[in-house]
Amino acid sequence: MSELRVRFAPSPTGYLHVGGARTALFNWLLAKKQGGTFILRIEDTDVERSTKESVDAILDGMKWLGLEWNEGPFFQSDYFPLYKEYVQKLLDAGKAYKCYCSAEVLDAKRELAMKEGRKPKYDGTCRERSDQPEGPYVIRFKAPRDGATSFDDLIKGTITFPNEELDDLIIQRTDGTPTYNFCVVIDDATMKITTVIRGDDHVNNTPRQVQLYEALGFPVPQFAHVPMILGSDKARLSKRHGATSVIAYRDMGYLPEALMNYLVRLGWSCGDDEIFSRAEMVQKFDIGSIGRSASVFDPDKLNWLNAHYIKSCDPERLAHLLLPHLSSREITTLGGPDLVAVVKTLQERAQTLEEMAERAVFYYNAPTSYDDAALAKFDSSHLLAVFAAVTAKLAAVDVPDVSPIDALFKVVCSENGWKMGQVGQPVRIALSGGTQAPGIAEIVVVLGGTETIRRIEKMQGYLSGK
RNA sequence: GUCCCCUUCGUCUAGCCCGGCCCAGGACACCGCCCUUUCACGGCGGCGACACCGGUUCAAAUCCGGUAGGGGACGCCA
Repeated sequence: MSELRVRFAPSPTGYLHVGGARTALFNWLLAKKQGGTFILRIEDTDVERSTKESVDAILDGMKWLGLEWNEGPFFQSDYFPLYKEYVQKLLDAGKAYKCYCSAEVLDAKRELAMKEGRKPKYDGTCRERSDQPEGPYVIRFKAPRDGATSFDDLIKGTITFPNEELDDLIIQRTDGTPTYNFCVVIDDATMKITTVIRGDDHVNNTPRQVQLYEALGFPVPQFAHVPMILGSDKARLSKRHGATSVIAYRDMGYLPEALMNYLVRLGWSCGDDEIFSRAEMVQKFDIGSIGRSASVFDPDKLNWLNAHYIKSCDPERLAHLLLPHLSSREITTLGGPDLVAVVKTLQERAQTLEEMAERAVFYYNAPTSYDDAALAKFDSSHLLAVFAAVTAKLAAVDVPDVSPIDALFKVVCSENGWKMGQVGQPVRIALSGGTQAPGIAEIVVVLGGTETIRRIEKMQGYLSGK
């Protein structure tokens, strides 16, 4: 184990979204690569908005992706006494003070500042006051007013903020609970986090946190701020761009390794490589190769990766993963063709498990209607002749394998002077109802001789009834 | 508005630190051709970008300055 300690610290106010998942992934990758420790911490200091459901949803998402953590989950709500202790330390050291300004007054001042084009920040009304009036108060950190605070970001380089831009932030609310910026510092310090990898939207918080580390006498960790993920319109990714929840991608039929691969390549690269197994991404990951700019989430590329992983997936596992997508269509595989065999015929032609399930339906439910437009390309005497010839041949053989069936169709063609298209397509429609399906011999083998003949006969009946 | 960050094909990106190998490479998407009993897969090819303006230099995507555009933050949310 190396000294490296990283953490993923989501707030449980919703599910695990792709942005969070990518941040978690980068943390996990670095820990794995360096043999460090990956800690999961739930930031639930906002008791109002935090829910148990969200905690579970986040944990589910991480488990599905295989982002296993070494320590935690820790809940900030369990550490309120600890935070209090440090607030008191700051108070005792004269590095924090009580502020009696009401939220209303503060809001009004903020609004006014905005309107006048000034940066809205606390004006320091209570900073030097010595009286101790009755009434509610918050506790503010007494931030340095001159100079500048800077840090070396592993991704963005040195970032410097003039201290006059930073105001005295509230570290404890009126109700006595600590605030986020304070808790993170205490937690990251006490958990001995060495590298903080988090979203870009936190860079503005970082200088305040650095000041807090220094005031508390803690070593300042390294920071790495990863750029945001945007929607196709370049606005921050949100629900209106489509699914953002990791679990939603599972439900839409994406493989976890596909999402992982997509996410790792979003904002990070290793030469021209596109496909990364877990082991490869761990081995090749390098925090310095994370790009500095935001990236747009591209569902098309995710689809491509998913198709790739479906193609190379073990059919047994795929069949297992496909089950829920089948049952949501009220399809039972009992008494029908072997699902693994079905999956093998569909692997090359599906981008998601949902799509695969849709394409698998006909194997279990014989078509109840046919693609008449496709049928209309042949006249019915031809169709009837084809079906008669095919069933005659089929009835006489076993259907053990694809190649004899292919041969059988070739014989039917040559004996009657037909082209493959004139035979295959009608049979395909009879068996699947439509024109988009696996190879005809594959279908016949999976369905079996008896069922194949039954379906062709059904089609013959349909034709003569017209 | 103020501060911080960012800017290579439609998208993800390589190259940038250590200028010439880059009239910029790969991938997704798109288009075409081939394969083919359908749909796909696959193969081959095409389209397509250094935000802009100045400067430094024999030479700039790469260095410097400015401009524009985009994003983020500005909460007793995290």
